[in-house]
Amino acid sequence: MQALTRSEQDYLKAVYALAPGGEAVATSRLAERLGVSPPSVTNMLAKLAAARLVAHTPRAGARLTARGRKRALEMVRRHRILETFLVRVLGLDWADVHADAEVLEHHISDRVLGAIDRLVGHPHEDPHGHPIPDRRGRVRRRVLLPLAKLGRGSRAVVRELRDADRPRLEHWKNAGLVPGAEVRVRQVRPLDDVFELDVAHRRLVTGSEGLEGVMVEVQKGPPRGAHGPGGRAA
Amino acid sequence: MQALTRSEQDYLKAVYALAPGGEAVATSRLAERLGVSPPSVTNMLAKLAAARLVAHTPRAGARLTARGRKRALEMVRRHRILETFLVRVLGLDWADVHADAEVLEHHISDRVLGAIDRLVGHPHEDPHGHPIPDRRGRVRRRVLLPLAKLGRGSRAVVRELRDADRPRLEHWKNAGLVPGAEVRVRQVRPLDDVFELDVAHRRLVTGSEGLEGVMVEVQKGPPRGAHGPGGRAA
DNA sequence: TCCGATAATTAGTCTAGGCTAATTCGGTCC
DNA sequence: GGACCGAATTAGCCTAGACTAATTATCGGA
Repeated sequence: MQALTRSEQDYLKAVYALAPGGEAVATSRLAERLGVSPPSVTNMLAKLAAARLVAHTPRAGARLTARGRKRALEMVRRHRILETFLVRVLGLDWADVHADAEVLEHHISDRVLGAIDRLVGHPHEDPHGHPIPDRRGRVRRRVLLPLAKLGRGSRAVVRELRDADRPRLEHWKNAGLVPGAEVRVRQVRPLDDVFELDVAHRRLVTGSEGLEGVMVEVQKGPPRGAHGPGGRAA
Repeated sequence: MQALTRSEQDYLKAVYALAPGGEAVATSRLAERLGVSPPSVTNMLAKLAAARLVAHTPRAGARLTARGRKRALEMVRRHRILETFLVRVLGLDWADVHADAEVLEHHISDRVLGAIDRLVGHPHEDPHGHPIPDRRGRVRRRVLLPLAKLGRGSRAVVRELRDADRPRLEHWKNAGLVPGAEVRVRQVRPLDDVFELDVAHRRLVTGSEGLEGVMVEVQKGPPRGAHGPGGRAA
């Protein structure tokens, strides 16, 4: 297991984040996500390809090899364990810990990571609801839908808040949209793009824009199908 | 407060470590301590001098400015708080945590450091007994002597184990030489370089070499003076 | 006073990982 | 089929912080 630089780790993580299923990712998308120029990406992809961590077909994008995927999942694991620790042990706000975890994930030794993992009880989910890969890189797969895709009458449980900026996470938290919260869709007005929800027994009215990134698990036996905007009848 | 790179922080720390009292430090000593070549040191000192963190008189060594000293003490504080955390919260072995703290001290945000400091109860000493500077950079000064300097009959309390390699710390720990332990000098045979000590009521026989770096606070009313190798009479 | 040993500095390279400017490729549209 | 457009790559540069080799300053002793 060859040591990777911080940049290399960041690139692998980015490829994984943009294509968790192993699809090819375009140079420009990586550049955008990492905040670097496209030539820098091409350059680093060449390096990672030489190390057999990605397969890079010029002008057709890059995809992770099995080894690259393993390393990427390792970083995801580190990140999520650290976030859990920062929230549960240090008492930091979960809307706030991303940046710290982002730095620390590259610099914590396996020994310290192991001790932290033990301390927080080997969690399977981080504070935003994201699953934590195990040491072998296996991720529990879940069937999640964007909350905005639910139809009227659906019941669901919030499972993940996909990384977003701090104010948005803060907003969701205030609205009660936290992992584990129960949600019921009261009304959907597609033309107005307005959703009326009950979140933990409180009424929330919002546009679909405000729900972007809230992923839910649909509860069995909703009155209507979970897909599509749904009709008007109860 | 201008951000410093990791290397800059390391150089400042090294200057402080080699001259806590503010004396000038030779290029070669810094090179040796940091494991870099002397030209690298000259180079970095020029940079730090430009930032007014050290005063560098060519061929006469470098000394910290007030600002440089403040930054150095900040790193010392970070390091020691982290070591305390790694031992007390994560349960790692105190002979073992130096390297981890050495890396993390550069990458932990003030927010996380503050939370860790709170969690461990704002300690004044790290696990090796070193005093932890407060936020304003003040260090509690103590009067410490090397254990090997004590005369026969002296009583003292172990206060610090100055950074050494892991096996040596491990050895001291096994011998009971830990911060807070009481020591009584039973016999000193300067010609043989042999010390016989009672450490926490257990007998320890060792050469002065094996005591290098063990710093103690002498207890009031020892039968003989604490300085010098001492005579042969009780 | 001058000489030599030793420490320090200067000069010039190297690597990682960025950047901009210029070029090339591949797909789309006429 | 050819021209064009945008994305990607190549070419060339920059900075931090290392390095080695060459040069210079300083200090102690004869």
